[in-house]
Amino acid sequence: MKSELKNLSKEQIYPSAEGLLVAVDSIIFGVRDNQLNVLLFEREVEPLAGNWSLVGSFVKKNEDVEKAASRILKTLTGLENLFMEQLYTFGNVNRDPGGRVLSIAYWSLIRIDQNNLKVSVKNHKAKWVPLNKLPKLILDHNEMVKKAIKHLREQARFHPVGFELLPKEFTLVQLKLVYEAIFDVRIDDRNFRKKILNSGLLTGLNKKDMSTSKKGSFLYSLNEERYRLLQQRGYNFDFGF
Amino acid sequence: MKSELKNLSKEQIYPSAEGLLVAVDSIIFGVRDNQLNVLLFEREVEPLAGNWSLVGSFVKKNEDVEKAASRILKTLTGLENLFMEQLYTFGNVNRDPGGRVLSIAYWSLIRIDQNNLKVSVKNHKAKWVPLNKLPKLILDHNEMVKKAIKHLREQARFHPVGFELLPKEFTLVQLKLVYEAIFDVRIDDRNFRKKILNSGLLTGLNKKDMSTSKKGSFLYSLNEERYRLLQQRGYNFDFGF
DNA sequence: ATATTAAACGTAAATATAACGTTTATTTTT
DNA sequence: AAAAATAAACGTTATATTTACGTTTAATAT
Repeated sequence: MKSELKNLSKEQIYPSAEGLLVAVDSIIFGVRDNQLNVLLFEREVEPLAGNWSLVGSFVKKNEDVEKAASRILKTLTGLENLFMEQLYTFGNVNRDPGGRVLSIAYWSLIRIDQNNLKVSVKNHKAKWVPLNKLPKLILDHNEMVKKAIKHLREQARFHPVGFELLPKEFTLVQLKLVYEAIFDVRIDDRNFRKKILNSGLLTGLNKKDMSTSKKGSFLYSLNEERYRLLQQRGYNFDFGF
Repeated sequence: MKSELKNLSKEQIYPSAEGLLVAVDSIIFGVRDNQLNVLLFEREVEPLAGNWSLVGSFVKKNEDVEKAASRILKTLTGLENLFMEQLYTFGNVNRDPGGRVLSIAYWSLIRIDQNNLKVSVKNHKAKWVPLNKLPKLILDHNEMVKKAIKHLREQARFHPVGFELLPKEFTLVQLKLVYEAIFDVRIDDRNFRKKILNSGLLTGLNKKDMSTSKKGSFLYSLNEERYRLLQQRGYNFDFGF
């Protein structure tokens, strides 16, 4: 049956349907200077060239939507297998004055450090911006970021996504800073430790990171199996706020 | 600027973009016979006429996506202000053999009772189906339902959405049956009571529903303000399972 | 009166959370 | 070599929540 249908144009099969333009946009989060940041770009194409925006692209006719979102991320960061999830589809008629364009927004978590942003990023005008210093973005992109933040916070509250913002090896101090950045609160050191160590998510590595103190602080890695379980089952990451 | 752009065709403004067909589909949940049910329809149009599916419709060129989803619900049930949220956009190239069609799925909660499904439903071939008796649906609709169930369970676990499946006045017994239906578990009666009454969500009405027992069971209504607060803040609706 | 039964009420142990104080390992300073 | 400094690690106690059960009550039916 599929092959039978393939030879018909869509207009014949769905005569009442009208084609719309479909884009994907990416909200990319990272933690820098103990603050949650978003990756922004200076738009290169008209209309609205020169303004700040999220990264995005049109979805090609023969391209899965998810693939389009991955393509953007890959092009931008050079990395694959980043944490990326669909956020929401923005579909108001007037959201883009340039035409009827839907945007399927995706959100990603990435650790800002080392050389993980490819040269291509440096060729674009890109910058990390802390949440409290977001400029006016084009179209409804501010709304997208707002929704993404809300979603990130909900996710991070009951699922172990916070770890996606850290390197493979990390200290409890770093982990706490990530959670403080996500929720924008101060967390009690001793309660944080207790709860995280109880979660079974960490594997102690019996070595120390000496870069931030005289005493040094123990390094841990994430127990992947436990991570998947808690991602699935849920776990409470409230820390007394 | 907007008026300037309005006179250009979208091809001039976004020359690289290709129009795709966009549909919305609705996963509508209700509780019947203490079981979570989904509302299914016999598809009337080709291709695949005669098969069971979710309700859906194409998004019109001058119609907000959310409006399209509301339109479907309204047409179907005659009710407005139902609980409805966007679930996920299904965007694989080959999800519909009839053409490149994206589908933006929405999920709804409705209480099955009285005459709340309009005549229009009765004219369509529609039926409520318990989750464990879902037939094969068209396209990727089974996947949509699966995702919606997962999402409903996550939502119901930390937000007070369960109440959307009940009438304005309800008993603790009914409420418990709703939660048992959603999570497909048995909940301890006494612990359920304690936790729900502690949540501040209920207003006692000092009258009884006598239809299910000699003793009768007290009726309650939902404290709307508290509902909104907990919808926002989150509240734990785990009941020891 | 007595039995019946769904609904309502109660308690105690175990676990988790919240709010604090103290000690340790290392480097820097004297 | 001892003392000071300090980030990191460890510990305690009160309160609240969760879990797992047992008991009583309000109405109808016998």
